[in-house]
Amino acid sequence: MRDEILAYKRERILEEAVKLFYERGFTGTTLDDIAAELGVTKPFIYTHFRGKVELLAALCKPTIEMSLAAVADAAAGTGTPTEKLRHAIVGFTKVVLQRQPNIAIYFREEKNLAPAALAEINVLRREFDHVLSGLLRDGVVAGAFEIDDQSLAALALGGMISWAYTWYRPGGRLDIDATADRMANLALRMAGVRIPVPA
Amino acid sequence: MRDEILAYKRERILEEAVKLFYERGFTGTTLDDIAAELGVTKPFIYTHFRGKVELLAALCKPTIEMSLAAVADAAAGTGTPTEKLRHAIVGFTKVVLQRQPNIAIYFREEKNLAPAALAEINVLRREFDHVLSGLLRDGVVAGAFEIDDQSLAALALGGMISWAYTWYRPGGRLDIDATADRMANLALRMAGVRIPVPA
DNA sequence: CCCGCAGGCTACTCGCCGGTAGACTTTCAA
DNA sequence: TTGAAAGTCTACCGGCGAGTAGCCTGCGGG
Repeated sequence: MRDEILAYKRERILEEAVKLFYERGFTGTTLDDIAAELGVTKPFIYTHFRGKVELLAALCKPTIEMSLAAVADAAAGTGTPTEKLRHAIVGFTKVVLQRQPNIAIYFREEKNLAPAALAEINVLRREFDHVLSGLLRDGVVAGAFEIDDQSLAALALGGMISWAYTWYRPGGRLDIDATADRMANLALRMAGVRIPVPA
Repeated sequence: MRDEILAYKRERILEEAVKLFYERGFTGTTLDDIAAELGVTKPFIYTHFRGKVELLAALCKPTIEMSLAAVADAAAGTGTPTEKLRHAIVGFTKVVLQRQPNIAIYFREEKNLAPAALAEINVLRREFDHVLSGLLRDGVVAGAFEIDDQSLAALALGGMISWAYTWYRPGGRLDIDATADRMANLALRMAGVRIPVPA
């Protein structure tokens, strides 16, 4: 009970911080702004976080972990390389779109992270690229894909999806599931798998 | 002569600003830092730029203009849709890689631009997406491409290339021309054009 | 009923940095 | 040789915002 309330307060702070950092940028947002939005005052935030940069790290890291988990789960699962790649892209796209503000903040404000936090996240990102290009390589070896440079293709795929943080808006033309599905089609085609255009 | 020297000084300020903004971020860089790097003092910068945000706009806008020009030139040129798309992607990729720090700064520091400058750049970006998806649509109409959602494909292509600002490093495995060429192959494949894998 | 304490607030400090006023120096023209 | 103007520097201001010290209040236990 005690802990749940504590966790809830923490969550609320993070929520509001995400909203404001996303809209105004990290340096464009003051702790007083966040506190005001919550109806409290600045020292309240300090009872839950060491400071502004820790807040930033707490917003970014779990989201990057979710991105890695999405592709790692797909790669570790069963199925043909084509199925695995589709799962990986669909899962990753969903993370990006569901946590779009967090992703946007991370890419924009990376430079403001504490060196230690940045290093931890960089490990996750390298692992992400590694898993994704490994997945492509397996598909090539199995004869399912046709890619001459799997590393570059992994970066291209990662970029094509990550980029969605710049243009996706909830309530837009396509919802999250539809976007993820179409992104997966584009990805499979880029990997050299023939996908018939839906009638 | 007078003007050339003036333009040169301006250029040098911009050069150093790009370097520092890229490494430390916009708010993480002071005008004193830039001046020190140039071996001058802060007021010197004010004889060439109105202030820090104008410096930022001067770094970003021409680069976005170059990106638009690359795809617009390709679209306006002659050739089959496939050739046009290849030219567009090769040209755009080269701009991104040659002006990588500027692109990185723009995407990271967009929020720090003056509203007027941001609006001008947004016009260019909309035009960019419009030209690119038009190019894809023409290819579909001509039967050269096979894409069911040209708008989404244009965003995916734009992202896949733009993203290179996050991973490209001069002197890495692939040089600019090689990267641009391979990106174009991936793009054409995504557009549904069959490209044989080089032997 | 009173005590103690936890959780939050009021009210500060302090360093940083964008921007500026005005002095100084160098150059060139008359 | 001198006057003026262009170009740059020294020295400052003022605001802003992260972080903190210490007070206040309401609630649960004795």
